[in-house]
Amino acid sequence: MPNNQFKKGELYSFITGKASIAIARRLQKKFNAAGLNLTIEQWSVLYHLWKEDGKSQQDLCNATFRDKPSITRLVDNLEKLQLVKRVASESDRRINKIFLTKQGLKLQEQTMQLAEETLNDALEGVPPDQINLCKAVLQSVYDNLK
Amino acid sequence: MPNNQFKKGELYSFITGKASIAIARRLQKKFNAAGLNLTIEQWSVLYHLWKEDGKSQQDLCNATFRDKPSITRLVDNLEKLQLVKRVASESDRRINKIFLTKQGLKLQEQTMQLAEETLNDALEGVPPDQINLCKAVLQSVYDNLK
DNA sequence: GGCATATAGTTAGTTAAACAACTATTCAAA
DNA sequence: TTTGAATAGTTGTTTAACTAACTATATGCC
Repeated sequence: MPNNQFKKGELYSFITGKASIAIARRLQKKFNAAGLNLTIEQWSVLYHLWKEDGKSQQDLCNATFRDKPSITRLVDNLEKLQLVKRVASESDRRINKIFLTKQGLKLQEQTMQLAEETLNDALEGVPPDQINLCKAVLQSVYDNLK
Repeated sequence: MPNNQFKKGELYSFITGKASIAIARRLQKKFNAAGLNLTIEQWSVLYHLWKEDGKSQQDLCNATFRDKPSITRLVDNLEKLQLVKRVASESDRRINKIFLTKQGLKLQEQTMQLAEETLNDALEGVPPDQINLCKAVLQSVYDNLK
């Protein structure tokens, strides 16, 4: 791939991901406005537990694209908020399985609604086929680098 | 715009921006491998000063999409590394203008080369027209939310 | 069984982001 | 001209990311 594909002035926004930062900020604002005491990072962990409860911390590392210390601390804080609970695995005592509490389960509907609203705000006026192509490009980038 | 445009399972990667995180991590690794003691965030400030030296901290906030305390601290750290220097404006004493040092100027060529390499890694196999469309979509997202 | 290695998770230290509260300077309007 | 609002920047606090070093458990090979 030729080096001259990018004008220098275009490098910045691709690397810094301004679009995804803007989406995350908007969602955080909606959480705050709704009186939810929850960070986007905490929400991203809950998101994967709503899909499948009882994931290990390592599973959550893979799912959220974070390293182990990050997940340790996110789970610490989610436990403090009483949204999840660590349970040591019976079969392999190295593993913590993370389970949602009732309060953790209760947040799903409201926060997913706010997340969908946020994406609808973000993608207003963008044709669906362009959205799909953009997602495919971003997936290729991820696959190329991971 | 209809709410059902997204399957729930697709929300996550759009919000978390895994692609741009992967790009930033790859670039950071290249910096480290080259023995450069520089974070991506610090580099992003230098990037805008290479385009136009002497920007104010507020200019850098706008350019880098960061808030004022973030820029204060990034400039603090860049000053410690002796890559930039704060100079109080003559005409408006509230304003700090930020100027590159010789060492700061010297980093441009090498780091921009590494940034281009990173983007070439990231976009390998993605046709240019798809890249352009993807960039346009991300710009729309940014414009919709900012 | 015992030892090396791999895996799961934690802790410590530095950098950065978001928010609120703050100081200092400028500007504009009464 | 003084007072009140706006602007530029700083500081304090909490949360999070990354790296490195660490503990504990499991696995596999002799």
